[in-house]
Amino acid sequence: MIKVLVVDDEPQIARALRINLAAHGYEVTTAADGAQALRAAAAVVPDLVVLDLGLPDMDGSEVIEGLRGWSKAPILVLSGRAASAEKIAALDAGADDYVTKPFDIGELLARVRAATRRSGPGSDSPVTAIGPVTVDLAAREVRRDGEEVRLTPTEWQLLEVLLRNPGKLVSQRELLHRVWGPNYDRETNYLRQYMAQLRRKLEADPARPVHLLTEPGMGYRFRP
Amino acid sequence: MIKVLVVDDEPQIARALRINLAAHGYEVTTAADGAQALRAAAAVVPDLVVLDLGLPDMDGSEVIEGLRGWSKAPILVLSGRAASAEKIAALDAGADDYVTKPFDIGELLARVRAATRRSGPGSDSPVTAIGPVTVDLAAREVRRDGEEVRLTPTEWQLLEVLLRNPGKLVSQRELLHRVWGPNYDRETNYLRQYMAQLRRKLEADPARPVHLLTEPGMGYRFRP
DNA sequence: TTCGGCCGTCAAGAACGCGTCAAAGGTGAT
DNA sequence: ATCACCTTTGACGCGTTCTTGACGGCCGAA
Repeated sequence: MIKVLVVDDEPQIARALRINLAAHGYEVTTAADGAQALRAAAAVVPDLVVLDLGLPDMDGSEVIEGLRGWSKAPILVLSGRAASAEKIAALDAGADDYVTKPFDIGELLARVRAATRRSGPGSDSPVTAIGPVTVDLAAREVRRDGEEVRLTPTEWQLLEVLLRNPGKLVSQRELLHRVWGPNYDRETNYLRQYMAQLRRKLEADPARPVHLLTEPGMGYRFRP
Repeated sequence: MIKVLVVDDEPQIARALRINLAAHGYEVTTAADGAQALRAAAAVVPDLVVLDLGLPDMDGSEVIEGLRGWSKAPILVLSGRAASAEKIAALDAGADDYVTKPFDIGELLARVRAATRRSGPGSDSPVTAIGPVTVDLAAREVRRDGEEVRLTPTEWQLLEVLLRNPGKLVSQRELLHRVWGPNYDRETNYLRQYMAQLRRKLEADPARPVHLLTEPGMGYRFRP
């Protein structure tokens, strides 16, 4: 979850920002003045800062410089002042964007998206472990004792449905629908065929599966 | 020297921007419409793009998406339209900043500084090694045993998408979308054609690729 | 015990996808 | 206008994958 620090001394604005950001999936922390802001930033290490200039205790540039001393998180400045000199000073102090009040909340969110997009995409892919086998769904990669294992497209789809419902029983009907399409209801022989292939490739002992289990008459289950 | 591409169909504005940017030490290229802009961008590989919306030949979002297909350079949008919807559309299409005309030249320069500041020092050596071949995505340069290898624009785009997802499988659909545009879904023959060309130019044994791999029925993968 | 349903396995032809070659459009440069 | 280069298309052989059918084993029900 992307963490945003909102710094504003006006409670209504801080509250409005918090609600809107939270509604769009951000984790929001708020601070009401510069000192709080710097302390909160050190504590939560935000991915982005929305900073209102005109705080009661510090000058805006001071806050920006305080943050920039150790953080590279984008800083989006809010301000009632529209004068170019103010904007230039804030941007050159280290801010990434400058929005004048009153502002459109949709535009602000778009600017937040633009700012997080740049620094956002860190490459970490979630891997699932199945005994001696690791499955990386994002990279579409399966390794068995370090060796690469190749799966066919149909095998991938079937495995993905099961892995996305860990521990849960998935009915044959649902598996058929999600892999072969809504017109396939009774072709359980397909499932038998491909489950056998998956077990051969993934299970230590394909005849005695430990993770890809059959629930007779119901469906299949992936046990982590 | 930081290279800036200025795209504007109004000669006065383009000229004013060129002069001001050049006076502050930037290397400036200009383009008067969308098609020229994309061609110029492919030729000079700018570090930043200043883009006027409302070009005569293309929609602004198209130009942004055309650039974003292969470039991560910051895009600073200029526009006469102050409506929030316009701003949101441009920012979500991939722009980094949005300034409404008339604008203060000092503020624009500050925003240019802010945009280049983050992408400047942060960009680590983007040289990728593929066996006997080195690829420099930023400089658009490929060397094979020291010899320079020429790639066509389409080959670059395709290679770049793959290299930016090292180890990850990229579906043929995504490749087609990012290289040819969202209307291309089923033209997998394009991929076959260009992957073959890339392998001829980059792989030691094009018939037995080691780094540019095919995942039958799914897509392609770059293995470092 | 016998029977029927369900599952795992095997084996085949059909269908599909990929690499490759060749050639026709397009576009900018000379 | 000609030329060179790049892109777009079409077609073919081949290997892999999918589909389909059949058989035997296991288990619960009659």
